Amino acid sequence: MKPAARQRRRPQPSRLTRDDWLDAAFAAVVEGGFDKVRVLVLADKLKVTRGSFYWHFDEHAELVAALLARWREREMALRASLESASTSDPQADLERLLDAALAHAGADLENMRFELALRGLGRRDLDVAKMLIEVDQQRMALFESKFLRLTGDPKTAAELATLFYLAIVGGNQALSRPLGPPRLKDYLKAIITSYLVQRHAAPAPARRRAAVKRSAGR
Amino acid sequence: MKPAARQRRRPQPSRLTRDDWLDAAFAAVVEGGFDKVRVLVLADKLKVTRGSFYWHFDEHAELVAALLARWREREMALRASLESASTSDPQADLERLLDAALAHAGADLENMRFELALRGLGRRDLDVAKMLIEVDQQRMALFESKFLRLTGDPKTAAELATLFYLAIVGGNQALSRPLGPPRLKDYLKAIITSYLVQRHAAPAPARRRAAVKRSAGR
DNA sequence: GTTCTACCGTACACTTGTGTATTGTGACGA
DNA sequence: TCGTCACAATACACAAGTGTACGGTAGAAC
Repeated sequence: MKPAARQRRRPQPSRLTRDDWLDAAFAAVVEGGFDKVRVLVLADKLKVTRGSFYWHFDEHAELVAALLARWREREMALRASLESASTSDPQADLERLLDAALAHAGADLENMRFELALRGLGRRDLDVAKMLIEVDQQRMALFESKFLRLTGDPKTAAELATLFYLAIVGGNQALSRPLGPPRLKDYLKAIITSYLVQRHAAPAPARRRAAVKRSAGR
Repeated sequence: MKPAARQRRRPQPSRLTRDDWLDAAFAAVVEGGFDKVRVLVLADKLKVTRGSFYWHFDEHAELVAALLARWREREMALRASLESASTSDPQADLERLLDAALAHAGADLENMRFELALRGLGRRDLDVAKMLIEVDQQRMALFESKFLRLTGDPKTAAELATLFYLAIVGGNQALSRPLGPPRLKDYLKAIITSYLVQRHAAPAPARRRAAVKRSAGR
């Protein structure tokens, strides 16, 4: 019934792999949510019949589960790479994080839409909800650590991290274009500087901006 | 085919009205999103057959359209009531607005989940997207006006209004419970006060809190 | 007390979707 | 060249959903 661990003679063109189905499912989620992941429809787009699908997967649910697992792995890898990237300049670090979180074009847009669909699913599926809570907490912890280095005060750091992270989530959500990422990013940066300038007497190093390279992915 | 404007002999119990169907559809959206609004399922819950539905509505799409229209009207009414409620104390006004926006229990929770589902729909339906953009802009304008009275500076007001409104949207979204409304509200208030205290020398009136009555509805 | 009518039930035709069982088939290895 | 194996097509059974046409009924109105 299943491939079983055997010597893989790599799939030639026109033959599909498990990942091809996952990609198709991903695309379906991006444009219509998880309810639009239908085996029949995916098969049409892939120009095959459902016979192919039921070779690679036992059932529809397995496809969704695999899709979630793949997202989770990628998410953890991304987080690891963001965590390890830490320079001596706290504010530059934070801005890098914002840049990564507020990407809004290309493949990042797809990832964003996928995540939104995922949150939608999380409202009906307890396991998905748990996964999202975990991810949210990890991300916020990252923000919090950056803010802690900036402000020194744990309480303020927690407040700002929450505020900013949730604003980003909300910005993606309402990206319907009242104030999506482009302006939101400037707003956030402006608030950080003005907030911090006042809090510590330490004046912000006049307009650091050139050095911020758009870190890849998300 | 349609009721036609005639003398309405009000519906007796056990006979359904158009609004009953809308209520059922609303409930379905709340717990499963718009994709779960199925005539058959609603009929089951209402203990009638689909014959009833096709009396009150021409087709499935009309149900959804009517549901959207009803939400829009209620939303506009709510906004009007919030706009007219303006006291002499700007900070109290703002806190009232936050209270209203961050409600998180009872009927408000249903409204929140409905709105989230609506945003999901807005990603596939252009008309819905437009409606949401409009609503978001109106709400943010409200926030902006409050912040303007507080800070005096239009630029800062725009920044803060955006940040706070999006954080609220994000808070609803991620309410999966990392940091939902209860703590978020305190965070927002704390940030407002600390931010404003620094900006103007004007010290915040020591802990105003009792006077903030939980304004009804959302 | 009959009639009207607003509302509901019933039955049919059609579509889209899942899942299973079985049969093809083309590329590679022996 | 012949079989094997990985993958795909076909065909069937079933479920759930939409619309439509029409028949049934209880209560208000006359």
